[in-house]
Amino acid sequence: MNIKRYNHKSIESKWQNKWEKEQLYKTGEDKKRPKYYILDMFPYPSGTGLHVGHPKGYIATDIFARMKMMQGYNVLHPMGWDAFGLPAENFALKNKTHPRTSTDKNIATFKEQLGKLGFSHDWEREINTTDPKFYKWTQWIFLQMFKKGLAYESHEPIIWCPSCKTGLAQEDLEGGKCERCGSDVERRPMCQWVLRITDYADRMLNDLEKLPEWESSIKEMQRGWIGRSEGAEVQFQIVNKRKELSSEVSELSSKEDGFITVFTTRPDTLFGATYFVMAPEHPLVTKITTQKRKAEVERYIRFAGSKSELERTELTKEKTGVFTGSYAINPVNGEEIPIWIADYVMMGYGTGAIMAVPAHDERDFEFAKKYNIPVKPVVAPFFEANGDMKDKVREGIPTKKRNIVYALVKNPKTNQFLLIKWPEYKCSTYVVGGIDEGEDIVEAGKREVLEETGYKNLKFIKEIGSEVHVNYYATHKKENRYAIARCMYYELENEERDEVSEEEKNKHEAAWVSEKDVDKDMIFGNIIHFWDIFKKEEKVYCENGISINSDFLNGLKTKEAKEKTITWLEEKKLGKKAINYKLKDWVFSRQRYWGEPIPIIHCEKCGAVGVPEENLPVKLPEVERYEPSGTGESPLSTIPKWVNTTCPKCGGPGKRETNTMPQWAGSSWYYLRYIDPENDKRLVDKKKEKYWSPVDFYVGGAEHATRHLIYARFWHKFLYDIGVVNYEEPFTRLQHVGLIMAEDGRKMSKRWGNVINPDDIVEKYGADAMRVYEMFMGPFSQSCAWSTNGLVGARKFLEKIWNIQLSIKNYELYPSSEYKRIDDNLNRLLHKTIKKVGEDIEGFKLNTAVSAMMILVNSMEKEKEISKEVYEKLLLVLSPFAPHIAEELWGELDNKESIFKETWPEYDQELIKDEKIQLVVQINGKLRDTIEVGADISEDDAKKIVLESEKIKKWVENKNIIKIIFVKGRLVNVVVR
RNA sequence: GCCCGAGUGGCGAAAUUGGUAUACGCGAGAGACUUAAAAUCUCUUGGUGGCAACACCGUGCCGGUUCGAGUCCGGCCUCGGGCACCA
Repeated sequence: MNIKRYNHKSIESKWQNKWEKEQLYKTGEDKKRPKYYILDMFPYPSGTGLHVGHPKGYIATDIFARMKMMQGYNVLHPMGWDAFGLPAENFALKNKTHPRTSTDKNIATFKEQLGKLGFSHDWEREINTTDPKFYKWTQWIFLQMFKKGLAYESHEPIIWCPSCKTGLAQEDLEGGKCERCGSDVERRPMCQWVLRITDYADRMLNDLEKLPEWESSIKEMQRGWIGRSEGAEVQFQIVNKRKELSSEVSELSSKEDGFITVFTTRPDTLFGATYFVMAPEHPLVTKITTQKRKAEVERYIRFAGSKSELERTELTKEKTGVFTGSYAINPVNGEEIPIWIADYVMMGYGTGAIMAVPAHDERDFEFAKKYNIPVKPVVAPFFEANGDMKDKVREGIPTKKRNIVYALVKNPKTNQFLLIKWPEYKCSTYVVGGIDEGEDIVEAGKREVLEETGYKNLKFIKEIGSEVHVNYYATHKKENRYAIARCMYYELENEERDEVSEEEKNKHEAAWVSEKDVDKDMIFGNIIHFWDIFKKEEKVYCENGISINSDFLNGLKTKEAKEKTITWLEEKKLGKKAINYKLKDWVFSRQRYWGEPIPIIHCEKCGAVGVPEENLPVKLPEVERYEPSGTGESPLSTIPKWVNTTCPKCGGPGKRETNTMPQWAGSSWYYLRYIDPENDKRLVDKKKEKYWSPVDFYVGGAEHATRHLIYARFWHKFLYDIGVVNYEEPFTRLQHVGLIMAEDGRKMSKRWGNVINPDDIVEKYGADAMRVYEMFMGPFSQSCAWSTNGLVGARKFLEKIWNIQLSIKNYELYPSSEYKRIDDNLNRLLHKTIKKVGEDIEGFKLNTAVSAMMILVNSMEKEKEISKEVYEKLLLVLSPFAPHIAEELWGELDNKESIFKETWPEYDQELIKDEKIQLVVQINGKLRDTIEVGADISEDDAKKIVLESEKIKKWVENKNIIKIIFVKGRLVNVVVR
């Protein structure tokens, strides 16, 4: 047979045209077939076009879609454009063209580039967020939210980017700067539309558990972003201690005004609050500041306000603050604690005011240290022996309470520490003993050191940490103990020493050890705890424990203490259980041109009125200048003809809302529109939605883990609530795509001049080679550097497949059963490959799918003759990866229909089993031999063969065989000694 | 600082989840064909020692569990990603 050379160019364009002409990818509802909706995150059509990294995800979904299609699924695999947003607008400003013009041009470029890669998208369902027929429904969703009170106008100061000249949402920041342009952002008081996403916070959080096919890292990010924390709100009454100044706080004399609420996740530490802090922006700051402190407080507020958002959150920065002159009454004990202003407290979280508990919060501790505010421990670390330890508390025995002292002694001359070694327990501790009734703890420590080790002259230095509670079983006394332990630190003045009693000597011995060995033999958590504090000089204990110094909470574990405090506060009406989120309501107004107009009319009489649905879409008008004014006015406000309208409610004069929606609006629901793209009566037909939804598989960049995917889930749940969609979650399975970096390891960017254009690759090596290579590079979700050398490998693989056409036997002369015999080995490998490729595509392990095909092809290449059957099945599994060459070769074998109308090959269960295996023989776990045996060899036979092997005899000789381990179909391990 | 993820040849990476470590590809070296080169094909390619059979070492580091650990446990180190004064 004479074959042509593999010419990718003619093949690829030929089949692309043919597939389009034959509408191979046209999708419709078909109740008879199971549906599969596979979706890519639609691209933003930028002016620079695609680089080779962009299509990686599309290639993968295309492979998946084609396989599903061949497996008999009705596959929806659409594509569209997320085309609103700042880049198009900035480009328009610079080049004096309408954003529409550049957007359309970019879309055309993208579409052409994607077309060359041979994707199976159904272009009849193409959508474009900037198309009025599309954004009509974006506006419609907004109106429904407005009707339900989920879209509201807010006058709270918002984040403002002075360079982009627009307000931003919290999510639009990256490291405290504008994520688009990197500018420092400001806070600006402005009226804007806000979406009440926090109403959905709990549902979004809880429903993450209903998404087992989402990557856990992305779910984790969403959890972090929602940032739910449970705690309490507590009311502190504001007073002024000094009577003579009381008139200054007279404004607060009425009961309601006299309280400030704080949020805390640790209500159990309320007794440890030693001061109170308010954010500089807190509205009550000016009211509670005394005349005397006024100047200083105002200076501080100006200082804090002048800092950028970034400077303020700089963690390394030292804490600053200023005393207001007023005091707050701690509701649990009536203590008056000073009120400070400090910018480490943020107005945006909780209530903008906190109770500060320096003993149990690192930030409060740092602040208290700087300003000499007392630190009062109210939680004792708690240790309980657990597991199989001997000293585990035993049930049915009374517990004795004891005060004990640990004495940590250092010899400053040698820098060694005095420890007690307990041979019976194989561990060491500090000197330890009980405190007698009424005895001074420092003296008790000295006494114990003398009794146990004989050292007489100690100088007390300081206490290490504070009290620690331990619950254990005292084996020598046969009783349970609850010990309240404190640790005293001494230094040896001299080495003068008394003789130690025989009794003490028998129990344990004293030893001096260097600092690095102190914790070597320590097994008790409480002892190690003190040592950690000693080493780090750390005094803040932020974990759970047992409440102390806390009146009615004393002795309770943190969890119970929290509950009891909340109950107490609720009874006294001084606080309540509360939940807080990091997630903020979504600031939804942008003062820019290229976005969906917000469909609201402002009327003096009726306020904000929604545009009647029949008047949608509110089309984006033509303007002279797209330039944002910078004053917070949108460019749309410069068109009186458009702005001035009538109020739909009262018919009086009305003004249109001139702000537009953020770029994320359209992408929050676009996937629904693919289902029913032409419908002008509804956003989506409910029956069609029921058929296609939810999206079975969604593939896209991890950078959208918290924004797009949170917004989309929020809108979807809202649409579910108002009955537009049938399912509560939009995306069943989610997979993120790893970036393709440039050959130099950096991101591909015009800036570095390292961009590789897919057009060039397609031209030179072909779309099929590029598709195969990008899948072969590495694990799909991992980022990986591009290598043109690697691409050549993929191309060679395709050439091999092309060339082995020559080895196909004249299939008309032989019955296919005959091949089965001849090609038995190949056939087995083929069936294994079919299995592996199918499973790997399903699991999105596309790199190993390619490698499995390579192994098969290498093996086929070695054969002089191969059967048509084997070759055809190879083409079938190859076809999703390299559709053009597979289709071409399929046609060469006289097939009249497209390979994609063929069904996905099944593998033969019998053929994937090995008849013979290489039995691994180990001696003591080390490989010593492999023996070829039948796959189903029995344990006894295997052992017999192994022990007869010459190689093994050598190892077993003169040794005792302890046991022989047999793993069926795998190995025999002989344990000898 | 906190929460994820990862560390395997010269490089991209495999490893049926505890059972032959380095499949597949790239690169490199040697050879064949050729006047020559490219292309193609064949062989070699973790390290050390040895003529060899073979032996020892080897999956970031230290320790543990196990007949057996890249895989599990404990403690570090390094690199990516996310969050970051969130009370």
